[in-house]
Amino acid sequence: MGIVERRLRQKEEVKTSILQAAWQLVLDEGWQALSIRKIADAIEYSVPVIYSHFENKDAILLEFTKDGFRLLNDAITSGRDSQQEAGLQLEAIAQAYWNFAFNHKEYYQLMFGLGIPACETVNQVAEMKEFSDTLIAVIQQAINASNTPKVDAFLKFHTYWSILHGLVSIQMIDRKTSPWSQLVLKDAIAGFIKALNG
Amino acid sequence: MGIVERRLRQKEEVKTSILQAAWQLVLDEGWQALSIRKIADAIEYSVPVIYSHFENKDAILLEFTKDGFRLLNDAITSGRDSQQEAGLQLEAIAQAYWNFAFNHKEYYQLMFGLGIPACETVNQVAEMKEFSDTLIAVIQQAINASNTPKVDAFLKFHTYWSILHGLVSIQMIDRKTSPWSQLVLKDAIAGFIKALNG
DNA sequence: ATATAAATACTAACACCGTTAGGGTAAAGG
DNA sequence: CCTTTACCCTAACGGTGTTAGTATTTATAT
Repeated sequence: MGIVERRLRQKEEVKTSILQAAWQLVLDEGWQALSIRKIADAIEYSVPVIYSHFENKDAILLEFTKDGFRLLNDAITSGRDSQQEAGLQLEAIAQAYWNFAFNHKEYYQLMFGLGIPACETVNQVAEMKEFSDTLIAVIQQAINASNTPKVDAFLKFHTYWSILHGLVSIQMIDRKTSPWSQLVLKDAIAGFIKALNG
Repeated sequence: MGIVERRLRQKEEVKTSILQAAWQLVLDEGWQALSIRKIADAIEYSVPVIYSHFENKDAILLEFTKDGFRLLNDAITSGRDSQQEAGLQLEAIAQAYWNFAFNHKEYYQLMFGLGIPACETVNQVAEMKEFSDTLIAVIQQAINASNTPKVDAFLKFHTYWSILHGLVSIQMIDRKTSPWSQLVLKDAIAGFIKALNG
């Protein structure tokens, strides 16, 4: 009897419909305007149904945060694979990171807004760890390729990521994507690579 | 007759008591937990009184944002004046910026959180413009002192600030101030100055 | 001194929000 | 056919920002 299977399947359908409706609302009105009641309205169920699929609102946002990291991870690995030399890879990744942030502002703001909901530290999100691991590996290669005193890849990762995140978030605060942005990006990354090569 | 003067003075007293009570609440419970009703409770007035002094809640937060920029401006000018050479000034300013961010987290999060409330762009806040002007001037000096092809100070300001802001905000997302922070700060600023000097 | 005008502060409401307790209904199992 | 279980809904609690309308106090003018 596939009754319980059907029920599980239907339950799963409702869960994905919650996520779909919620994300549509985020796209339409921004994630600050997302509310449980609006989601319930959209899926034509009552409010408590949502709480039988997610512990609370933060749990829903956490799903989107993970989705965001998966997209970002895809973007930076694509950027990496578009180049052979480690230095060029770092440039391509920087560009991919920047493009992701501005093509998916909602994701980026959720991921790096005011701390990830329901998590003590960002590193508790597996998708986040994958992100840093990927970058550290590329930076390690770049360090190995350089003929300078070896430095710590983790330190340099933090520097690299800080530059990228700073650029993006300041640009987002300003609300307008000025023509400066691209220049600043290239300038900052060039400086980083120059420092990496001694 | 000093009656209207007394009234104006009393009105001003209420206004400052609103701001004081609000800021105490921010310090105690974080600025996300700030509410008009709590302020009204603290100053022992009814809710609508607050709306006769501020157009809305965002207007109150905007006051704190300005206060924050004033403090930050003081901090970085102090940092600048503690050194003679422009490169050393940039290092001191970076340290001052970092100290400000972590000694006044509430201010920093308000200033650079999710965009300044009730403002189209940050640059509309005069205190913010003073901040960038100060930094641009120091960077211009550093460029003039260097014996390399001249670059645009505004571009370099954005790079410098992005690095600082990225460092600080990633560290804040992580919630824990790791021992890495100081190293990353010094590393990133050293890289910036190196790039500035060619 | 008293009536009028104005400034002030209040209560109460509106329209939301996240979250949950409790009851009714429909579906499954015996 | 009845019982039990799983599901879902209504309604509420306690909170939010904001405002309309009213009462009260204060100052002015008669």
